[in-house]
Amino acid sequence: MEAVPTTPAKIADVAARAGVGIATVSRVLNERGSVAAATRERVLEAIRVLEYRPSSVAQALSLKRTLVIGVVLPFLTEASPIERVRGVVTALASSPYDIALYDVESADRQQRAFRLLADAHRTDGLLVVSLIPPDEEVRRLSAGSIPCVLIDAHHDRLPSVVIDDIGGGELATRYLLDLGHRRIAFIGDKPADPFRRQSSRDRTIGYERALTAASIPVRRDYVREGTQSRHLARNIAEELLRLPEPPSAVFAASDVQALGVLEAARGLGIDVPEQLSVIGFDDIEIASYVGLTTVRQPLFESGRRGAELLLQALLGQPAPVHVETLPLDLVVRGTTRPPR
Amino acid sequence: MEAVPTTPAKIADVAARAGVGIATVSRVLNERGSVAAATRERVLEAIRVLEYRPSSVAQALSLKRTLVIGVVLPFLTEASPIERVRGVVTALASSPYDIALYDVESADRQQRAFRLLADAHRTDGLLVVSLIPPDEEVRRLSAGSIPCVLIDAHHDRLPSVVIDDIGGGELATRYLLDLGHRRIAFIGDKPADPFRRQSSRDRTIGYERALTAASIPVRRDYVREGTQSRHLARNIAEELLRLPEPPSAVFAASDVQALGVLEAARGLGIDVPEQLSVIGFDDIEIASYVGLTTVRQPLFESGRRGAELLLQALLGQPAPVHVETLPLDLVVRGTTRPPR
DNA sequence: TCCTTCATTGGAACCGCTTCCAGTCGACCA
DNA sequence: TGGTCGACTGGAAGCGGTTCCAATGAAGGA
Repeated sequence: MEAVPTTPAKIADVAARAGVGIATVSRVLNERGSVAAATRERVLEAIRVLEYRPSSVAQALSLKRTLVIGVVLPFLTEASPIERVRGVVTALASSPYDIALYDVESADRQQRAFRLLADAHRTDGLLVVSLIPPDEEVRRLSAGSIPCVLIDAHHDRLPSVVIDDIGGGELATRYLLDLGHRRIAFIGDKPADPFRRQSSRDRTIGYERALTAASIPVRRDYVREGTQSRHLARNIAEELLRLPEPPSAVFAASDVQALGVLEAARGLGIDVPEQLSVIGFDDIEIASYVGLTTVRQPLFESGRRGAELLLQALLGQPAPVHVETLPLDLVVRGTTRPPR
Repeated sequence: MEAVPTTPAKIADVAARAGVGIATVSRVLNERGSVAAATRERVLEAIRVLEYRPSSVAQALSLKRTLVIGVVLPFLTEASPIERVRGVVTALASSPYDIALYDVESADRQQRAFRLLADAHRTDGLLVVSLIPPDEEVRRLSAGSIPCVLIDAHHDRLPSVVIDDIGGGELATRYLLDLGHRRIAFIGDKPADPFRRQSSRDRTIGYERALTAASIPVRRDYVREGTQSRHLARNIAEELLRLPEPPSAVFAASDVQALGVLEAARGLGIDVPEQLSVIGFDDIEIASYVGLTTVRQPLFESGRRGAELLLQALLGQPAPVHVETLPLDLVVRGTTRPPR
């Protein structure tokens, strides 16, 4: 029985105990260079006895890499970023990299986060979710040569994994059109900080495009970009449904908002899908539970794929600065049907 | 215009440019010791020009602290751990600490995670969520004197933030009893790895206690500990509802399982709450949407509180090794009522 | 048998920052 | 006016690893 060491063993302790130099211990540790079998054994024994583990901080300083990947994302609150993080976690699970999480709720904190990450060499690579890093920070990143992949965002000089939000907006709207709807309203996010990716905005564009393609004029009073919350979406939906000429279908830029629409309809005694069709976007878990028709985007997959690209870059095969677009699926459930 | 430096500035570069010693730069940086105003200005100017940021890795090595807090948790998949992490993130947002995330899906990976954290000095402190660290790892942690707080778990030698699961089980069951129900079934998790906290098990105990206190025998066929998933819960609920003498109420150990019960009832044409009362546990977001009666536990708060305790310990006021029990609330919504 | 080659090995420099320990020097006190 | 004090300042020693480079010695080739 060895006495419990009061302080954790360092490499010099191991070297001393094994009667070798520290360089040799390091060689054994990293399986680099050649070490005589007998020597190796003695070193391993010393390591075991002393319960030695190399300090990752010291390694990081010496090797100039931290084995940490930073994940910057807004609003851990919401369901979709979480799902993306899950993908990231999964992809990184079998890699040697740890994950450092940076939740930013404001442009201000985003600045701080990027500054931290690009400058302080805390991380070897960066995954940025649904955020558009300022040019200045992109410059810093590439100056520090720390690779960065965007997920659900786009920048000229960075590889990214995205979906086609415009196409998705068209997909949803066209589906409603194909069902025969002509009075189709849209509920989306209100324009947020400029640093946040505006997927909702693009979906609006897709919506308008589909209508235009079908020669249906876009009605101002049918397009409501005012909220992200279910609660507010509900209020907005109520307004829409009380219009002299209410829509027969609503396309919500997110499932969360679509849930608000469903609540509004329920509250007003309007039957879905009999009197009103509702389609969402994202396909979060709740959607399948309530039977919401929606456009499914591969959230988990986006995180996984982004992490993969980053790992590649870290391995020295820098991902080309290109945009990888993930496919969307129309998931038809019970909240849509042809108008009466 | 300065030429863009090919390599990030280090403290020596700043010192050289300002014409001072590195010690002085460090003093300015950390506002420690005394530096003449004029000197300080020159240093700050050099820092600005060179866009210098101290390397946190080097600082960590020198100071023996990393400013990183590790969060170990199982199954990022589930809603409740996420909500807890949100609380942690919030509490740590205004602190200088970063968050490193360790998702463990198996006892094996848990071992690895703890080993990593306790030995490699990657983190200054640890938050463990819904996991029971093995004694061996607890020993390592205290040997390395890195503070650790458990959230939703318990260990003799570590401070922790928990809820009273037994009490919660009683609360839910007693509520159903008070409504007049006598045939009350229970659906819970199947026993998992020993390293995972078994909150479901305790809720079962509470359930049994409440029944016993009301002099109602616990029926074997009414207690089903078999799943965590909604899907399986649905199957189990269907079996229950098809019994010759079906329960008039079901207490599910989690909201997710309660949703499965609701689906089962819907599928069998059994009206909730008219013919069947259902109560869940947790109060996840979806619960309010579907109007599920449930026992609310402060998930977000648990994370926040755990992080606070850890910060205190990090500040040198080690939290006493005690258990902090957070309050539970009965949230009555639309899925419960007296039996016919 | 002498020289070259190569497997092994240890020493020391370096990664970038903090801080102890002296050393300088002008100001103030007796 | 000499001495003491204290504000400033710089050098150098770590922190705990990795790795270049030189040294050692035995084996293989001529």
